[in-house]
Amino acid sequence: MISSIAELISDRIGTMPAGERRAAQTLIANYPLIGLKTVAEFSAAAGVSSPTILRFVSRLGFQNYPEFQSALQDELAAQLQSPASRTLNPASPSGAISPMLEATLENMRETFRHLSDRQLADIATRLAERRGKTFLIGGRFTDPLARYMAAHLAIIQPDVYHLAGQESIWRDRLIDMGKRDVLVIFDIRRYQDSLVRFAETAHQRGVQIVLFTDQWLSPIARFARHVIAGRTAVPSAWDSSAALFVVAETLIGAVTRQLEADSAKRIRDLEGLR
Amino acid sequence: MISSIAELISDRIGTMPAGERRAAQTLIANYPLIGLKTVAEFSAAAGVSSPTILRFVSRLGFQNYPEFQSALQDELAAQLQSPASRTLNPASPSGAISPMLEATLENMRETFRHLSDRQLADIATRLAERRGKTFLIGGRFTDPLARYMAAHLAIIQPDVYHLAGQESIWRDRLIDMGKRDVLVIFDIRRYQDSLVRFAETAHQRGVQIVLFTDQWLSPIARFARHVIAGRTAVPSAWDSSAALFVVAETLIGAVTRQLEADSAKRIRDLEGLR
DNA sequence: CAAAATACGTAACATAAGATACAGCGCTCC
DNA sequence: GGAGCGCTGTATCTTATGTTACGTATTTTG
Repeated sequence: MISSIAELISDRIGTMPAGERRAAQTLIANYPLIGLKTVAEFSAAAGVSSPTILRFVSRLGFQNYPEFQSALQDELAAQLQSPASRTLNPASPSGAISPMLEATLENMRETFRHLSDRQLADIATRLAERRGKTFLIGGRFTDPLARYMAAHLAIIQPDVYHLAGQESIWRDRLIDMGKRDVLVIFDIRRYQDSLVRFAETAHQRGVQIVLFTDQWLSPIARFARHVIAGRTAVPSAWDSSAALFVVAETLIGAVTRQLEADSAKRIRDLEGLR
Repeated sequence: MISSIAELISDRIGTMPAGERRAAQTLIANYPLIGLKTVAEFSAAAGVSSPTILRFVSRLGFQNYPEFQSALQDELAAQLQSPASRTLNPASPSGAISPMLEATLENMRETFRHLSDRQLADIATRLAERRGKTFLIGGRFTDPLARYMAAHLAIIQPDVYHLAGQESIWRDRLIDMGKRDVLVIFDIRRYQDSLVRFAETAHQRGVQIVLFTDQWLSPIARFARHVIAGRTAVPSAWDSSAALFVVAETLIGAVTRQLEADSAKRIRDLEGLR
């Protein structure tokens, strides 16, 4: 069974004429990046002419050069996204640790790899500067994350509201939202229409939206000021929100730190109320 | 110092207009492959027009799109050749974020090290065997975890209830609970008296308790049939529930697998109801 | 050794990709 | 509330990329 283009090549390289073989060798040697460049560059690197490259590609079974490039890109995408290719990583202790945990840990690393300190700091600052109100809402499975975040933020600053209950209830809250306010939305597949509509209206009212979503980006990303794309794929029937959860905790921590002085006093006051 | 295009983007994303920011977010979420595709594909994925993509690229300092693509390819080439460089964003130790992530990951490993597959399997089996009802409840910060778990379990089996609202409300629900039922409680420091009392009464009625708590063990552990102790310490003002969250997800997955046949049908039926 | 077949490169072509000009729109700031 | 600025998309243009046709070179075979 042939699963990668590299295998396909080594399978057929024996039957190729000299020029195409040079093309094949060049591609294998710089796999797969040479194949993503133009035909002219590829041919120059291999020391053959452009048509030879095209004949080579065609011999591999591709209709045209772009199709060949797409295949390479898909392969690369799979490699970059799945931790499978990194199982060589000696840090992962063998044994009966569930693949679920491994995938989750990898999701978190991957999520944070695509997330700069700067970006998180910007969002934290936005949440910490107390110009307006902060609203949080989530989808079917992610609403608990919104609640979790709201539960913490509400302690360190005023005017934090979790939007819960029926759609009509939180839709009506739009009336209270304006330019100075921030709306934090959690939305992963399958994206909920009601949330998208809600986000759109809020956006029109000038509300700044912070979106927690998966790597495929909820349509709400269109309206969002900040987008956090977390990895959700795990070997389970369900998607995992764990990576987003950790990002949320990280943000909570960052906001708390920024509000250090204020929040310390506020927390003391709250304690006093008990 | 800026070493990668991803960093360059997160550095300037703050100064970008909305459309270009969407381009940036899309690229980061699918880094770097979207950038290797054509302008048209990139723009479609980001939901903006081609010129916006080109302006975005130009703002990053590239003369034209091919030059931008070459830079991405060079970066990718370097990454593919030395897997070592694929470690975490090397520029992050400065921020207070990386330690947070590291601690969280370590918490999870540690949590699972003290958790045998057998134990998880037992709990999953208990939750899967449909003899009685399943109730879930949590404390101030952990109730969202209870909700999260309830949201999933309720889909794959009947008689799953999250206990919410005022104490008096869920206290009254005790009347419905008996030997055949399971109560899942989330309780970490500072342990809530109300929850402890609730657990005690439930225990007296013969309810089997599954407790999610921290490494210091909530007093509820006295009454619990199964105890899951997660690590919660992170360099932050707050404790982290992330490890417990991951255990919860793992359990959800395990229960779903055990109910495979039943739940598949049930999920299909639910889809039909939409 | 000769003749045919195959392979390869040059050069012309067509097409699809990136770049640009411009107009409409929304936003911000007086 | 109005004027100005800046951002965005449509439509057009230009470039360069992939493709193909064809002639020459090379190898193979009878």
